[in-house]
Amino acid sequence: MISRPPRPRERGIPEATVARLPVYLRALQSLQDRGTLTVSSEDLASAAGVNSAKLRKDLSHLGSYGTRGVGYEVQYLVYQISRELGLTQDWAVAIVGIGNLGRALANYGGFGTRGFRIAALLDADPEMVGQSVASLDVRHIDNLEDVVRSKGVSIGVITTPAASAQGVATRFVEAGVSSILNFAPVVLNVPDGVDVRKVDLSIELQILAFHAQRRADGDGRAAERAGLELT
Amino acid sequence: MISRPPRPRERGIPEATVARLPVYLRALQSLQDRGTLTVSSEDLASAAGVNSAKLRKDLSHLGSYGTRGVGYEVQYLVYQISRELGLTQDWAVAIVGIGNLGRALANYGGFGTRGFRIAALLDADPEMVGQSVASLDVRHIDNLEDVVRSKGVSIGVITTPAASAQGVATRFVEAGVSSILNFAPVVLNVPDGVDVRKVDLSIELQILAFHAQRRADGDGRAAERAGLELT
DNA sequence: CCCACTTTGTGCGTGCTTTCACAAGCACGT
DNA sequence: ACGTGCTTGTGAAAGCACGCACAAAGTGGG
Ligand SMILES: NC(=O)c1ccc[n+]([C@@H]2O[C@H](COP(=O)([O-])OP(=O)(O)OC[C@H]3O[C@@H](n4cnc5c(N)ncnc54)[C@H](O)[C@@H]3O)[C@@H](O)[C@H]2O)c1
Ligand SMILES: NC(=O)c1ccc[n+]([C@@H]2O[C@H](COP(=O)([O-])OP(=O)(O)OC[C@H]3O[C@@H](n4cnc5c(N)ncnc54)[C@H](O)[C@@H]3O)[C@@H](O)[C@H]2O)c1
Repeated sequence: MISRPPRPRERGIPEATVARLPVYLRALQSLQDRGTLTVSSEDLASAAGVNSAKLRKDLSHLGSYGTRGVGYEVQYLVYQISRELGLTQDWAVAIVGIGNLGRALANYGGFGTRGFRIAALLDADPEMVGQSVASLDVRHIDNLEDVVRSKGVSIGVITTPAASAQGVATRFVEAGVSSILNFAPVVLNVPDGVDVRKVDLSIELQILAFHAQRRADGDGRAAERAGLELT
Repeated sequence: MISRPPRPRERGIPEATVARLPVYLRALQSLQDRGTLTVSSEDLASAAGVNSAKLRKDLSHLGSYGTRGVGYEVQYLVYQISRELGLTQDWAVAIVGIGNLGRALANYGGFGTRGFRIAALLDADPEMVGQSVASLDVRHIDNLEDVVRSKGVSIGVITTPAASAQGVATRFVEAGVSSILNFAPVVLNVPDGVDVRKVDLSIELQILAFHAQRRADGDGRAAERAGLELT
């Protein structure tokens, strides 16, 4: 028995690569706006803030889209990355929790440009419901299932207080949404097959503080080396 | 020639560990609020959403703060992690670009709780300057150097449009700020020794879209295996 | 037609991360 | 005083990710 047909090309793009593709895409679109037709890995890498070998290896996972001696055709690469990321289709997004942050996201224009469309805003507060934010009516959270179905929502964004986030996530999942972006500072528990990403400003600040403290320590670390370590 | 002295024990906490410490800290504080006195690595790991061996190895980088057979004393661990992250001191934060997002951040109460204090708000728009947001006067960006000095700002947050972000970053650096949190969708260029972290919602959505598309593909992939691959 | 030059795609070594699995250590009951 | 049971801390192995360095492949000039 043949162990396996040579597996033409297992569709396995490393997670680290996936996370960088959007960065490349943005750099490429900026080049495109400036009318650039082709770009070398060196130049694109520099625009994206990464090592050029890394960039080439990343792109090689999508296929062999460069021309040796020349570089990459900007427009073609934009298309290939967009397709790989799924940006050639339209994604309907629902935001739950229309407070400070939810409103900022709703009013932000930068999403529509890349295949993401804010399709619904939901909140639990009766005061909030019915208000118009960014040309959308805020609906009551009880309509979540209806809204998801009728608008074809496939990505859910959670900007409620931490205490409500798990409940909202569960309702999203039950309604069939399996991609969630969470801004609330809690670990969400979801079934396998559901993809949760979190954005946590507080964590970012704490990481910055750690490094800042280390830099500061370094300056006066002579004392520590001299013997203060014997606590 | 010896390639390198054996490096006794550089105070090296792995970057991946540093990024998780804030998550552990939050889980611990939640336990503390509920009056829990000690916690096992298994339970804490589960609350933080990680593997318990990973959690133990992470904590072991800070020292040996657990008790075999019992677990970790919650309060003591909170203190140790806070100290390691530099949260026992007070960090003054300046936000530049008081638009949708900048305002949301300024109004957010969740920072003060962990040693971060929003010390100044800055904007370039004359309409904005002088307004009061979250009990702070918005100052003109031209005062950045003054404000950094007088308020002792050590962390800069950038929420301006992409086009202005690099300029603001450079001014931050020149004013002596070497920790920057950037929300604008651009790659910032800064000298060595300056720590930049970025938060990019658009990238997060694109990563979600990639995985969502892959899941959808999988469902109907039979066709692909059957021969559609011969592009 | 060939040569010099440029740039891609990738094999390979290195170091970081994760996970397993278990000896060592501590508390507590007897 | 000692054994039992639980949990930590950490070797060791496996898996990823990164970046160097170079052969392969294309361009363009003569
Ligand atoms: N504002 C920020 O800059 C910021 C920064 C970091 C993190 N966060 C996090 O983002 C989340 C939102 O922050 P915010 O400042 O916008 O808070 P907010 O209080 O201004 O808004 C929260 C909104 O969620 C609604 N809500 C509460 N429970 C709900 C439920 N069960 N279903 C639907 N809606 C519900 C509330 O009515 C309110 O409108 C919080 O978890 C916060 O910790 C915010
Ligand atoms: N709002 C969101 O939800 C969201 C989401 C993702 C990314 N972002 C990014 O965050 C940034 C801010 O978004 P926003 O929606 O708040 O934009 P905004 O236009 O509402 O606010 C930008 C503010 O920056 C000020 N500004 C412009 N140039 C400046 C300068 N040189 N110095 C100081 N201030 C200056 C403007 O006066 C304005 O008040 C943008 O880069 C955006 O791409 C925002």
